[in-house]
Amino acid sequence: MAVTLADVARAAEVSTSTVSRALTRPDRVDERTRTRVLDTVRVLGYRPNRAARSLITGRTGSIGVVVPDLTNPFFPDVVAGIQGRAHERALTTLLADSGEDPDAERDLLATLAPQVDGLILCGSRLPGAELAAAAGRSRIVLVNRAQPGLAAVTVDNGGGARQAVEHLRALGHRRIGLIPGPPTSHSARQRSEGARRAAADCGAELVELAPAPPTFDGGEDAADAVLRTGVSGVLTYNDAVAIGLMHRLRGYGVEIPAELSVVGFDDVQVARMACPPLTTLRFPRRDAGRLAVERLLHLIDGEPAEDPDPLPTQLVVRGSTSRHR
Amino acid sequence: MAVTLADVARAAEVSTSTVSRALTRPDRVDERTRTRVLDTVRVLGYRPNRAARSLITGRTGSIGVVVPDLTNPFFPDVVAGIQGRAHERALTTLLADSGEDPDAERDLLATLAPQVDGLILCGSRLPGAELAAAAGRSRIVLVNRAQPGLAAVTVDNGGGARQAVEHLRALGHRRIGLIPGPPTSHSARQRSEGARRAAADCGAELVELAPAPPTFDGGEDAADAVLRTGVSGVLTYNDAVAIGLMHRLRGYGVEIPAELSVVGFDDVQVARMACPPLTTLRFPRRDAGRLAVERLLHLIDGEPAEDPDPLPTQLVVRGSTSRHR
DNA sequence: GTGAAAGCGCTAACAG
DNA sequence: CTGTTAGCGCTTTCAC
Repeated sequence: MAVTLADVARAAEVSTSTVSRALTRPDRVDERTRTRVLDTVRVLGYRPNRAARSLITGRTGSIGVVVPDLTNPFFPDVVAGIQGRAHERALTTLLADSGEDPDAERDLLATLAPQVDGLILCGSRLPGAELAAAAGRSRIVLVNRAQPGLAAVTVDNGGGARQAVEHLRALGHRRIGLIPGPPTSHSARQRSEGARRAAADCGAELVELAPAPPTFDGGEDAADAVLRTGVSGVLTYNDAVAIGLMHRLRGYGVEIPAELSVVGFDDVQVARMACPPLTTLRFPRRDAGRLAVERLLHLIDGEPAEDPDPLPTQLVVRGSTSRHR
Repeated sequence: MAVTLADVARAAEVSTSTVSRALTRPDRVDERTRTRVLDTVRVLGYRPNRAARSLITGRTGSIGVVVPDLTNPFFPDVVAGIQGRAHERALTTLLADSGEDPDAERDLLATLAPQVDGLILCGSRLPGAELAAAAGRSRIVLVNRAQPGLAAVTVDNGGGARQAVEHLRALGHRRIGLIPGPPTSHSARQRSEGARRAAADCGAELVELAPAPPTFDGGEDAADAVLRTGVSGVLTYNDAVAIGLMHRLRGYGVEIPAELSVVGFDDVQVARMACPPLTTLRFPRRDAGRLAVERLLHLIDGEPAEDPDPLPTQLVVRGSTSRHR
């Protein structure tokens, strides 16, 4: 029923191979035949059958993307970057959500891998060894997660945490609380580590609290602990935690930033909608997505391509931080 | 390099057709040969080549999903529902974001359609005629958008708006403002219409403002207009608008809900994080997604399937509404 | 119940 | 520069 290559060939009075070439290797075809073929293609409304093409080339023309949680406003931006670039490169994206569950992620990886030319794994929760193994079977690019030997687009998490601590220190805060993220998260560990080093360097005392789930609820539940430590400034793993924390604290009647300064991480959309608007760290999420596609294309073409520098983070100062006292 | 059907056939000492049958029509194969084949499949780690299968069956085993804006926290939940159900049905999802741009949506539709067995269009911005035409070429299910003759999963938007108005009226508000959504949006029109009817029915005066972009910024920009009308309660097209509005108003020193009650729509995650927490309307977004997949599968199997009832909306009362005066 | 044979629509050598 | 010839890996008649 659909128009096939053979139909075009017949109509243009050439062989199927010529039509195929005119479409995939225009330079290998005489200009006059080429235009004739291309015209018939247009007239007949021919659309190549991707399955047939894949079958022979081994390429699918799509890439797979796995994110831990689409509901986390962090990821849609990365995805937007990925899809934008992929679209420009005439690639389709298969997007899947692992729900932050390593088992689900493994499963998705297995089902996606054979259907795509390569995979972009955002904030993967899989153990390094498993990632390395998977990378042997398919082309993989990591986002916001590093693994020796694997291609990755990373963020300067440590540097961001440093900026946060220095900012608080500059405002006069000496004792600074830290609500770390999930210990399984690579970026969480980097952020904590960066904060630790920065505190040591600038003469602040870092009070590390228990790790919290990286969510609004996680932040709410951490409020009591923060209060107990008596710190005057606190840095959280991400914005969701910061906002949950502020929310609960406001309920307690704690004035922010007068009594406590709060710094988030990621600058998700809601950061500026919070009350008070949240001081946080921003990095170019869309660019991260675009870059990841670029890296993946390199991998697919078998080019070497060294890992680029981590993407820079930038402090965005809003109303949730102020001078101590 | 990969294990093929022929490899399995050789190892199990049967023909390729038997292997194929054992996999796709287990009942048409003798039990003993079947287990033997299935065992070899497992041992060899055989995975059917989807391209080859598609080429012959005409099915791709995937469905396409188009949303207007992944960044809008409304959609990830719907998508989660879709992906969950699709996964259970062994379908892969191709997810794309149209950026609320009808041209982009048209484009996506064209590229996605040939690669999938069917499409789920969430809150499509395309004109009805175009949708109808597209539905002629591919199987399509609409979500939160209705179009005569097309399969759809809808939400009781009108009923939701009615609940909002009645809630405000019950609290003593007589003059109620309405910030409508984009006129191109089907759900926006339904919500406005529902509010109008409810106001007429319960003796409230509905003051309709100019439509706002369905975003935080749109809400902020509508603040002046709301103030000018002097209404004591206001209903917005969605939560983002409500939160933007409250944000700006707080900046003006307006007390919410003491001076103005605000009701949103959708109950996105940030609704409860807003200050004050937002009274809003909730409906089962995940279920909407799951249902959409179900409907699509019916379509694909050529079953008739009548349209189900709109999904019910439910008022969630929080701190942004209170008694008038 | 099982196998042989014939393609699905396309690309990629290989000759000419 | 173009056509001929083989398949890619799988499903599906059609005989047996």
